[in-house]
Amino acid sequence: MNSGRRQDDGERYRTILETAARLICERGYEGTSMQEIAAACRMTKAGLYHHVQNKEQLLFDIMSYGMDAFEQQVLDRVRHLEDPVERLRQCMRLNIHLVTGGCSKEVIIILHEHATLTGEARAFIDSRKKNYVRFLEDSFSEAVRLGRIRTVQPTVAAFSFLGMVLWIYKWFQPDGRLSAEQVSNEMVELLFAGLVTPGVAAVPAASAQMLSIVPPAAVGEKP
Amino acid sequence: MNSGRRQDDGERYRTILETAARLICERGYEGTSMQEIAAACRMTKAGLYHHVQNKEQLLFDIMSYGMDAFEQQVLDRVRHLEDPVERLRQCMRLNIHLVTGGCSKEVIIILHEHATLTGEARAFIDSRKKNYVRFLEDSFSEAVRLGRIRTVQPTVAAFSFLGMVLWIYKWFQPDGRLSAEQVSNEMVELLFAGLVTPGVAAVPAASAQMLSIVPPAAVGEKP
DNA sequence: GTGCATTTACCGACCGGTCGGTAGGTCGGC
DNA sequence: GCCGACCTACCGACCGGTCGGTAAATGCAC
Repeated sequence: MNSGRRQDDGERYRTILETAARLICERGYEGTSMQEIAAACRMTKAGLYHHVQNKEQLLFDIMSYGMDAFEQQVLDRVRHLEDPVERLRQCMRLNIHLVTGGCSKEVIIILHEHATLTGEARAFIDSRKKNYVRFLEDSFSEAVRLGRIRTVQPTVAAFSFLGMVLWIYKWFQPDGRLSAEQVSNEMVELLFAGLVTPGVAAVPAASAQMLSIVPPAAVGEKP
Repeated sequence: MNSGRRQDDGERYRTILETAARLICERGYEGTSMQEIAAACRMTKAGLYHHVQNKEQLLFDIMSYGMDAFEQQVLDRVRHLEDPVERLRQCMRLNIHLVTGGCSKEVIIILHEHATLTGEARAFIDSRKKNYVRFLEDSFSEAVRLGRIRTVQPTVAAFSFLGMVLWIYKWFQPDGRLSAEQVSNEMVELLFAGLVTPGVAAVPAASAQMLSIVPPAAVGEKP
């Protein structure tokens, strides 16, 4: 077979990002040297610098890579859901899955090294994070407006959601007493079981078009 | 002039810990050099090493100092509360107050540098943390047993509690749109309003001793 | 209270080692 | 013969930590 390594281009770079992410996730950004990263890639430091501009750019690329993974594995899969509560529930489930499945060290680096980048790079990543926060806030607001949940302050609700979910990386052990599924189910219930208004039943999937009868403002014109 | 201070003993060391904590909180443990810490204490590095054994011991002492502050400002003030729900509510309130009030950088270092220490020092701090987790688990368990809240998995409940509260250091701004009070009130409601069993009223403060008379099962095996 | 040994709190200079980063060269595939 | 991938060799700066030394404060015998 061809096995073509020739123009691996991005392919090679991606394995470097993943290798570096593994190390940085274990030892922290400042605690990991370019020497060590190079060695883990079975290269010398100078060899690594052929692919990488500098250390900070490497961190930025790791975070961007993690952000891509997050958006495609979580955000993009729940954005379309009509019912805001179901949207939030699914979102929590997927986000917990992302954080507990060990395959995404890049995401954990985004969470832990939240103040390591500076300048434009920091601002760029922060704006992508902010985008997620706004998505959650809007979903909570919409759920309140539709009477699906009782009144809550959307910002606090969003950050509570995030705290529960993103703190997991600090304590969860994949081979521990609790499975990821258990955590996921319990946590979703914990936040939403006491939040949903008993009077209004969950909107079945089929009733999506019913929502379009409600005045447009309620559906959610997002800026 | 005398310029006082002679035998401050522990006093001097404590100001060093606080100064070091401020810097490490801003730049991270690995990102802060002993040189910088010494300069912030208006000393040379050699002078600093007269007070400090080594860098890791310094971090350990900062964390221990933070743990003392936490236990005395949070744990010790709620341990005695009879009603487990009121205990958890108060605990959340005090813990949020500790994390939002900027006076305790040491606590934030404990949160952020959760994997920096190694060996015995790491194990020692971890056991003090674990103690808090167990306290929360036990309180949730007791609340369920008494029928004060609906059934939840105590470990997940405890870590959700912690996630909500401890994630705050990543996003809260003291001079931002939301006040610490608002966050506190909203967050307590968010977790407990949907958790408490409507059938069983909150135990008034005076009836604490009543609980020890009534057989546990009778207080609240919910319908 | 004075004289003196000791202790405390710090300093300048320096240690071996590692940091992020680079200049220039080698080598194999097209 | 050229280009990309990777190397050896090296840079100045800085790392955590230690050395011998010292000025001032303290404890104590008299």
